[in-house]
Amino acid sequence: MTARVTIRDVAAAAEVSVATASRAINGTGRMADETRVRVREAALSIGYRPNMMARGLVQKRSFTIGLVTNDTYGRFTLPVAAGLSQAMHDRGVSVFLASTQDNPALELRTFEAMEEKCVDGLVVANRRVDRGLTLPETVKSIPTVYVMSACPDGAIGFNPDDVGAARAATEHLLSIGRTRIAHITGPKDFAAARYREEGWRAALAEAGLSAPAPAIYGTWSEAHGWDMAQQLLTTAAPDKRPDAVFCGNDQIARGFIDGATRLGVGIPGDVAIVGFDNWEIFAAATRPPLTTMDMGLLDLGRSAGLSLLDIVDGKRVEPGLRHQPYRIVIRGSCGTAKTAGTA
Amino acid sequence: MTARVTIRDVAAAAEVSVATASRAINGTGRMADETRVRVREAALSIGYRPNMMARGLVQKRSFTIGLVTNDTYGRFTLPVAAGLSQAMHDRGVSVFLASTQDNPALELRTFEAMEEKCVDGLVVANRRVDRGLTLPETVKSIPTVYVMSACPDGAIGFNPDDVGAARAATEHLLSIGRTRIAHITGPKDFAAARYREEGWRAALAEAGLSAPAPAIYGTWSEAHGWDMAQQLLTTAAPDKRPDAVFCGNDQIARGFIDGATRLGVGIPGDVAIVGFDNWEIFAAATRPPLTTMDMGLLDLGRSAGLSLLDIVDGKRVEPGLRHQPYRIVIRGSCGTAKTAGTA
DNA sequence: ATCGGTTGAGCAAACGTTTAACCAGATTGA
DNA sequence: TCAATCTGGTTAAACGTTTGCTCAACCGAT
Repeated sequence: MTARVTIRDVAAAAEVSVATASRAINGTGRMADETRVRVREAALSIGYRPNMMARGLVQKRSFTIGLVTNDTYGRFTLPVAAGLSQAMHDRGVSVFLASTQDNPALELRTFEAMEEKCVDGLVVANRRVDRGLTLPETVKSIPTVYVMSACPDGAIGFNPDDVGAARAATEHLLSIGRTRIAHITGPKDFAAARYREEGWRAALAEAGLSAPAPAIYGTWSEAHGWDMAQQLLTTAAPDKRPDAVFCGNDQIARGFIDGATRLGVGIPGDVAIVGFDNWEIFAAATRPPLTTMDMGLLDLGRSAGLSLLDIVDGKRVEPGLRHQPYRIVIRGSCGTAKTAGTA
Repeated sequence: MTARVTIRDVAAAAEVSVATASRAINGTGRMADETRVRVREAALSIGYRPNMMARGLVQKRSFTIGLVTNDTYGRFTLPVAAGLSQAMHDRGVSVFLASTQDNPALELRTFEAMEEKCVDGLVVANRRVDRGLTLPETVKSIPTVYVMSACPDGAIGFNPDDVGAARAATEHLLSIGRTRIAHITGPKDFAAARYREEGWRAALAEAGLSAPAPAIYGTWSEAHGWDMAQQLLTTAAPDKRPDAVFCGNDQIARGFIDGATRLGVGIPGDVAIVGFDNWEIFAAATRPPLTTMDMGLLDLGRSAGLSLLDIVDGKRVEPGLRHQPYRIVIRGSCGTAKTAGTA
């Protein structure tokens, strides 16, 4: 544990004052080129690394942001975090990770800790667009953006484009000639589920079709998909059965495919399937592989981070909710083998 | 963006010197009880929150650690990160998250950034126990622990107990009367796969049995499990076929179960299955639900963090590799409905 | 010769804490 | 009674930076 090398050491090695050393390293101030390179070489050769705490103290910037989520590092926060920390790293900013685990006391303490650590900004992420964490009054002054979360009035938020993606999914099914397109999805109290239904209906209406049946709400599980396969594919008269299903997530899609396969129904021959989420491990393992909607969560995290930095830098950022462009990922469950398109 | 309230403000409000204010708040030094409460109440009422950067500067502690991983926030790092940050939060320590994405340049820059941010310690996490990140010479002085990673000589590491868990899995199958226990697992160049084979062999040997066939290496995928179901359950003479399979991970197990079911083989009636990883979303969705080994990754992260703090505090911590206790999670794929046991 | 401007660099004051050293007054022990 | 000890606090230095201000030296133009 040898003593840390400070800017004093650099100054001594280069035979200049600390002020000059600081300016040389940061590229600020006026100074002879010769001096600048001499200082920089000295710094390099003695392995100088600036102490961000000291710098932060005087600059009132910590080059640090906090990601606080109440998704216990789940499937959604994950790609968001990856995109965020990637973009931040490129800008020399580090990311604190904190999960509040839906515990209000923990939540409060987390925000306080972030304030104490002097984060420059906060990304608040959730797993549902219709719920949100509320910042305690005391930390209201920290620049904040919201991701996959309810977005308070006047705040800045980044959410997936559920409506658009659902519409595109349905349009894809229409484009391959399907006309009786059912929709199986999660619980109705999820806004995401309602938005996806909206997109599905809009696409059908635009095509002059009506929904073959109301959207089928349930749980976000394979079991739900499986059960609905039994129901949709056995009860109605064969020519009334759907020839395509847009599923609210990939698990439901997988359950449906497994159930349909068990019943001897051909996928995509008899019924074409589009999923939602592009959860690779699921989508790639179904038989056939699942065509599904990718919500661009990685880019969502990235954009949120970049906007946050803009705010921190004092640039004006328009308040309001942004919707992330989605992407359809074509695999085998709709029969076509086109490559991916973008919205 | 109103000016931050500092300890000076607290001191002024309580009519004491900043030194006394500091001591009152931190509970150090001698002082009249009356004074202490007066200061604390003042701090509370004006919403004082200490500036950790300033504190860190003088104490040479940042109350911050770094988690650097080359698993892009995958399935393994995830629970480790959760356990770690949970334990750290309880101790008032924040966690920087950084992924190096198997990019050496990024890796170097990440370690440098950690040093600049003055982290008190580093948790280096990987997704394979046989590979590791190597710290650049320059940051060698930061206390470090390794998780799910190769562990350099003299360092401190925390890995799952692959051998023990595999043995326990096999013993469970033996305990329910199975004798022809096959093992389907991932690529042989994964140390984890080799350790699990070792545990499987050890359990069989202890029971006086021999393996019905060599361990079947392949990929960590459902497809591999599916394919091996076709192979194991159709080729050999029926009474030579396995009556149980210990799978190297839950995906393989799921693929096997699906494949076996397709062939009309009963699970667990004809063949009992134990998986590995306890990846809930998979294990709970198979039919029947999967009995599997939980490697205790959450606790792994927690223990690693606590040990790291011990080192930071100057306590002596024995170098070497620790193995995390595992846990068998009983679901339906072995037929019994006992509750979980611990090793 | 003197003056205004530029160039290159140093001095010292911050930033918000902690903490070693010090000190006045009260209490104690012999 | 007097020195020693304890009590409850204060003063000031330090941590490693950045940065506003000052200043000497030099230059070309009056």
